[in-house]
Amino acid sequence: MKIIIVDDDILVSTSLKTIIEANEGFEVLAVANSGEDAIKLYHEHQPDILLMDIRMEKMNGLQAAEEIVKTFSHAKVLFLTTFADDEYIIKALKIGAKGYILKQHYNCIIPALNAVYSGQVVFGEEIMNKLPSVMSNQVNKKNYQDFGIIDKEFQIISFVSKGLSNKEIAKELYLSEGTVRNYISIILEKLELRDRTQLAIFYFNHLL
Amino acid sequence: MKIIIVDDDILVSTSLKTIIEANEGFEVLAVANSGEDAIKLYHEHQPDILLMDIRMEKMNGLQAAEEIVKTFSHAKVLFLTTFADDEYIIKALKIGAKGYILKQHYNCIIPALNAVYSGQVVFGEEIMNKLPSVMSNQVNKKNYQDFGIIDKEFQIISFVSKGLSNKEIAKELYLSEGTVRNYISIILEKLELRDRTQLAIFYFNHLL
DNA sequence: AGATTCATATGACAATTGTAATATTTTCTT
DNA sequence: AAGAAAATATTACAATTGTCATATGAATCT
Repeated sequence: MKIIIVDDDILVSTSLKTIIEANEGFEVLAVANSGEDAIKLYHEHQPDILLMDIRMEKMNGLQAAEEIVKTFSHAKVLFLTTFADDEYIIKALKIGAKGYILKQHYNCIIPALNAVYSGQVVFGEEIMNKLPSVMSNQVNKKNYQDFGIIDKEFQIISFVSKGLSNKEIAKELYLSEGTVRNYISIILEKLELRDRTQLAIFYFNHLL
Repeated sequence: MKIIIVDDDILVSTSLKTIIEANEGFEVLAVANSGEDAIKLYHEHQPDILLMDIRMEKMNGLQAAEEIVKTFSHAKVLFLTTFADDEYIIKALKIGAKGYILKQHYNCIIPALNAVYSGQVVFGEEIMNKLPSVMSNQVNKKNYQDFGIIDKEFQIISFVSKGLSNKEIAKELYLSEGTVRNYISIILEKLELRDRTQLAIFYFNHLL
């Protein structure tokens, strides 16, 4: 199994290399210490698995992975990181990462690599536990900004998506009911929707 | 690593046993051929991992797992099944299964067992690909049945939750608009909601 | 100061929605 | 076939919603 390790902390990447190469059948083709490096080395070596940290200076692991997957759609990226950060998890899932595990469980690395190599997708247990809440709570504001939704509008959207009526939203935001209506009217137009129900649905579909 | 295998097809379970025991460090403590059996054997042996089929006569794997997890909350259940059935996946996730992989990839079993043993959660790639759609489309009907929602009503709920107007739903279901309105009125009362937007929200919150 | 933009508001209107009471039709039961 | 239960429909009404055109006041710019 040919692996490339990416981590901007040389201490980490070398000890990873040691751990991995202590096992039969594992070969570390290269060690990168930045996202850019990772991309370059991936093109050169085309490893079976890319074992990558997320938080790195300049280009982070997620960006690098995204770039790589664009070219090599079958690339297997296993993220190895310190924090189970919601945003990272979401992004990793979106990119189609084959795994997301925490560094602290170093004894998990070999089994995870094996599992990924054999075509599975692996999550650390902490990550798995977070998945449901991540999926249902995290809102990606960027989706809205893309449609030209401004902050106030977004606020209103989130009230609509909690099931409040115009009157209730107005009270909540110290606006007149008419103003709220106007806002919603504009939001609907921007999002090309017809009514508040579709708006709430849109909201829920853009979770994650 | 101590394992119990559960499959009502003896051919499958014995060949699994052979495959697993061919590897160093794996021990198959027992083989069950039904859900009830699995529960009994789990209590007796308390294995590290329960490798279980889902579809079985009488008590299926999911029910058995649920029962077992109730008593042994740390139980590690790895489902090994033929189909990536949406409902099964959801249920497995809910129970807190540590993995869900497909039988056809028999070479994945050992890596998966290792990964689960080391505390990770493993999904076959097909399963992983299905996750997003499963999460956002599959509804657990039981939640609705609890509220006394009948099939027709449920149908309407799902249309509302797609953003259709009463008129559109009526056309879709070959009913009059008034009838649809009546249905919704009753649904709202049953669910103690106020309007279709809250209904859609309810729907999305009861996904999974 | 004058012009412009922005946030908020108003009023009038039509469409949609939710409710309730009652009717009609279909299906099931025996 | 008669009666009960269900599914579907109708009507009328009130409330909410979405749209639009326009107004007001405050903040910003030059």
